Amino acid sequence: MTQTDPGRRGMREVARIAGVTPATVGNALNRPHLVAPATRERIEAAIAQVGLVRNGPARQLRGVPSPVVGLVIVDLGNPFYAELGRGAEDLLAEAGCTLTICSTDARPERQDRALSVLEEQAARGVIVTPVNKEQTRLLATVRRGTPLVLLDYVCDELELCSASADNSLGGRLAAEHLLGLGHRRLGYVRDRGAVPSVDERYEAARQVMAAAGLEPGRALLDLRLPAGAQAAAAAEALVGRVLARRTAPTGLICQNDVIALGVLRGLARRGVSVPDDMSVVGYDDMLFVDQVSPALTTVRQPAAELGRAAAELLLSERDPEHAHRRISFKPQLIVRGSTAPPADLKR
Amino acid sequence: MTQTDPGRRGMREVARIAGVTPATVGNALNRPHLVAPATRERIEAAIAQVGLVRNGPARQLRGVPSPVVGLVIVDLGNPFYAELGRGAEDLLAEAGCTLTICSTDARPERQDRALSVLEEQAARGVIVTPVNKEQTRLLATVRRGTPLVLLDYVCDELELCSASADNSLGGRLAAEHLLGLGHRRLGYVRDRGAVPSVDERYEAARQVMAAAGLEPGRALLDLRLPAGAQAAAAAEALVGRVLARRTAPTGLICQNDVIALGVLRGLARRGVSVPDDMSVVGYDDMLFVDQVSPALTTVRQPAAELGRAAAELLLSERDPEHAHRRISFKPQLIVRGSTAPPADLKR
DNA sequence: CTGAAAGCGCTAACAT
DNA sequence: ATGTTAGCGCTTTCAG
Repeated sequence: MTQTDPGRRGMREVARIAGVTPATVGNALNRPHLVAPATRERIEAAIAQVGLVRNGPARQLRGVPSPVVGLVIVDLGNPFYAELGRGAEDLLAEAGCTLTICSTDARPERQDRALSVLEEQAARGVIVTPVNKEQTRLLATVRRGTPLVLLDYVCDELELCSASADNSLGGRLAAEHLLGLGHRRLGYVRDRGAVPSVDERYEAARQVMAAAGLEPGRALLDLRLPAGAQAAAAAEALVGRVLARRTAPTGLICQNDVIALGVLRGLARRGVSVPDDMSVVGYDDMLFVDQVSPALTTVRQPAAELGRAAAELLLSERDPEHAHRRISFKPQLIVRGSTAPPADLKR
Repeated sequence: MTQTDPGRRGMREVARIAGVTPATVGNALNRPHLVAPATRERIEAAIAQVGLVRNGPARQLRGVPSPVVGLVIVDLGNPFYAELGRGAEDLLAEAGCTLTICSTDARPERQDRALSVLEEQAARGVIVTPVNKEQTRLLATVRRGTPLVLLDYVCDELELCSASADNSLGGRLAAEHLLGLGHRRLGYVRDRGAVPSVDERYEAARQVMAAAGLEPGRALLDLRLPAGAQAAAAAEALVGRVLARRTAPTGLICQNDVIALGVLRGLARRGVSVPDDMSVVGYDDMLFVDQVSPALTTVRQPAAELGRAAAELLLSERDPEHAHRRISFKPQLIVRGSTAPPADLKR
């Protein structure tokens, strides 16, 4: 590999070496059939010699679609999202695309910022877990021509592709499980924010309690984590306040496994035995939650599949005869050791 | 917000509405002091009305640096890397940059592909955990003008910035710990690949054994996971083969926590009690490994800090008086329940 | 089959 | 203080 002057490694330079014009190099690259075999060989040699790196921005300016796909999620640090991202990345890589990941921490400003940067980059599209039900910002992005796939949020009014696991069902599964075990006083532990998917789970759980003839306000405490804190640590701390109540719940349903593990830790630290004195249900079934002690009962969502599905939908948006689709997975209750009938029933 | 014709939302359109030329809009945006307050106001109004989205590719073509920073790692699905990515993302977001993540699975082709795409995107720089000690590809990237920060790999010959936690020390800590407990026959469980950081840990462990007067080839089995498999599942399966040996090791040191948890699972499935019949040491101290049963003894690396440090180094490359720096963290042995003296010593 | 030429949207001299 | 102008590197008609 010849050492070449850094700075002159474009098609122009290749053309000079091959003794043709840049236009012909462009043809050799983009429509090889238009170029005579002999010329093509010379050009290919020159390309190898120079170590040609095509200038993406210039190409995009000419209308070639950008390879970047945005993934706007709540928190890359949450293993569930990481695995989801990995699934998306795998599928995108096959299409020569790359994943730009933006964590919002459920903050609208951060979501807006991420969408703006992605739009300015002329991203090929974005996959978004919206921070709330506010649609104008998302629609603005779509209107301006950036394809958008919803992740974990389905909205009938929104004419968009979406990939999700049924959150209402998931919330119901968790609540019915504890209700079936005999629990009558539960708590729902979640972040301060209003991510739609979590709201749906909570609402579904509420409805389960109501349908069982319980007063949801009392039978399902809405336990909110302080804003802007590390979720797991905040959950661990929250446990203290929950236990201090005159009538503490006997079961806690958590927004996700990260929070559930924080809750488990908080309970362990305070000597509360799980599941004997408190049942805990997570959400996601992220990696290794079956190996903690006690093993976490949780609602499984297929992380990698969700990512792949979303990526596939996004890519299909380029298809001329694209019609918006909604891919929905069924979450699944995985019963493990962190749930059991409440103590008073066992006496 | 006025609905505007999609497709005409550039500076040209803003200029038309504000009654100026595109150049003035450019000035208002990039050098506001050059524009009369009144004009500026009109322009700002027009910008808001149109919902201006600047064309990134066009700007980059003119020399404005791209906001995209590449992070080339082994596997986004590994919570350690996910947390590291989150750290990098946080720091980059403050500088208006975005993170494009590429998983290599320790495969050279995938690393090369990722670097090529990132270079073509004219990325502002890349942070790379190299898949092996081969330097030519990395150097080619640097030579062509893309700043590169090494992650988790320090190489004296490479004149580059790097952020890492001392892998030799980490490997030593793990081996000395088990040696100190009385183990004399160990196994090192790692992927088939040759990621430099892991090699360093392994070599350091080997040296510890040798320094203790043991024959490294026998005292530290090199246990390789089959290529291309899910690490945790492969590790789980590997356990069977390890136990089948006529003289099985009494302790296993693992390349990372994901593998260690797979090993723990494999041991549990086969009724081998940890730490009584087998000690297990992980690496990374990823989220929640203190809550598995038994709690995992591991070598802690500060994931988020590593990511932040690497991102900071990358950003500093733009600085005209930039000098390459090497940031090194000290890994730390965290002793928990998965290690103990070997059974024969306890009798 | 190859070349000449236009222009994507923007920035930054330079001119007015 | 604003406008005019010349490209950045590439793709793509359209001529030859």
